[in-house]
Amino acid sequence: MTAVRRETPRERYRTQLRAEIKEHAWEQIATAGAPGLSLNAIAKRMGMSGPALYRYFSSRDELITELIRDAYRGLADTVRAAAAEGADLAGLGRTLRAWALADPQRYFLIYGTPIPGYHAPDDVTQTASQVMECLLDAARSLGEEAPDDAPHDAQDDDPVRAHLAEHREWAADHPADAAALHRALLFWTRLHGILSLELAGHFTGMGLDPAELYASELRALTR
Amino acid sequence: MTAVRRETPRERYRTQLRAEIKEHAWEQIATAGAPGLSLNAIAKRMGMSGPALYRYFSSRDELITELIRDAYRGLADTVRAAAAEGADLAGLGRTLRAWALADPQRYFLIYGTPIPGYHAPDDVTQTASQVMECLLDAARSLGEEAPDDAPHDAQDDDPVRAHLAEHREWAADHPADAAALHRALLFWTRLHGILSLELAGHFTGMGLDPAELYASELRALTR
DNA sequence: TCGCTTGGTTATAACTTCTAACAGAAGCGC
DNA sequence: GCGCTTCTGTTAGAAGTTATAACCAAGCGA
Repeated sequence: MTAVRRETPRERYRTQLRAEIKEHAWEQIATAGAPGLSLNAIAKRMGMSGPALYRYFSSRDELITELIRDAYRGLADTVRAAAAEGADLAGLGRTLRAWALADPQRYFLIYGTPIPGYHAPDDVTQTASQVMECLLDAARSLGEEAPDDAPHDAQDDDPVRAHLAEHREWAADHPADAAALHRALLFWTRLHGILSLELAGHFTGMGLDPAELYASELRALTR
Repeated sequence: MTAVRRETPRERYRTQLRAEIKEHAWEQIATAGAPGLSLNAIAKRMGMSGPALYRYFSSRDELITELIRDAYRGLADTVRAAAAEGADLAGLGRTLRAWALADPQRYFLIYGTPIPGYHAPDDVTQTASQVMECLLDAARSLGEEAPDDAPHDAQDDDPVRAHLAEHREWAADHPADAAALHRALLFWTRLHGILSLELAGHFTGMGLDPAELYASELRALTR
């Protein structure tokens, strides 16, 4: 293996301060959203003057990109952890909701309004595909358990099944059949639909409990 | 009726210029998103100096609020127009998608990442409920046509039905049963799920066609 | 024609991101 | 231990932004 070069004090300090900056950034984002994030404000709160932060992040965009990266990684980690502890697709759904509710703006950093010019770096799309892999695993094992007698939510003869069978680049070489692909995809889009509307407050004032709707969709998806 | 006071030239000019400002604002939003909207830039493009715009919009927030209002109204108008021309729930789904694809940032102005502090004024929530009313109408007439022999996508015995039957404030006094309420709600959340992911570019690179998935969900919803 | 209202202007304050130039401290090689 | 280099912080400043204040001119009504 490569020599375990001891981390120099400077490197330690550097990574520690970067982490501290990100901590403050998350606070700001949680209270004012991503566009309200100000490097100057962070610097002042940390007791140092503006431009000092540029020693640690070359630009505001780089900081935000790093936060997006962390958000993706955090999501992938929690989903993977839940799967490792034996959670099935329903469990992953509950895990996802809990993660989203814990910090809505963090969720929106991933799935919210995109900045027209911005393109996510390769590694985050890679992390995103790791999440999808967990979903595919869960969807596949669910399909095996409930053979075929239970009435599926999505029709087996739906034309989209054929489309998915021929367009499965996103599933890489995952050994899931078209039905599992379909299920994982619907899991993603349907739950995101409810979650994003709930987190954006579109259910407030309607008088219904989004948790009920979410649980209902989850039941339909794991039937 | 109240006397039809002839619009003074000044008023004409004022409303015309407000409209022109909004035109430029929409252009900016389409290319740089809502946070990239700059009053100064608009003013310069219109050949006048910055603070002049403050005669027409008291703040940047007021301009954005007005744009949100217009977006809601536009959506409500197109949905209502489609319904008036006899579109069923499936037709409304296609109309919604076309409207969203025509200007993604306009869609996100309504359904995208919320600004933590911001609260929409009453009239826009009212406009939003008008859209929901169209959906409820369509869901209800669909439920009448296909009585009960067709297998519903969502189970009739789902606990959420009971919840909806008891929490129907959002449906006001609309004469739709719990099944129709459920259907309209799923229409909203499921289609929004696909749409927002598609508009944010989360399907790019996956190799599948979101239109296929959208159509499939729409079939399931109108079955 | 007089005068008020309205629409534009410039100047300015208080922010923002970000660069440049500089000062001091920390660490490394000798 | 000494000196050099690198790194980390500083202040100054450029170019933006929103927004207010003060002022001027033109339009419109009485």
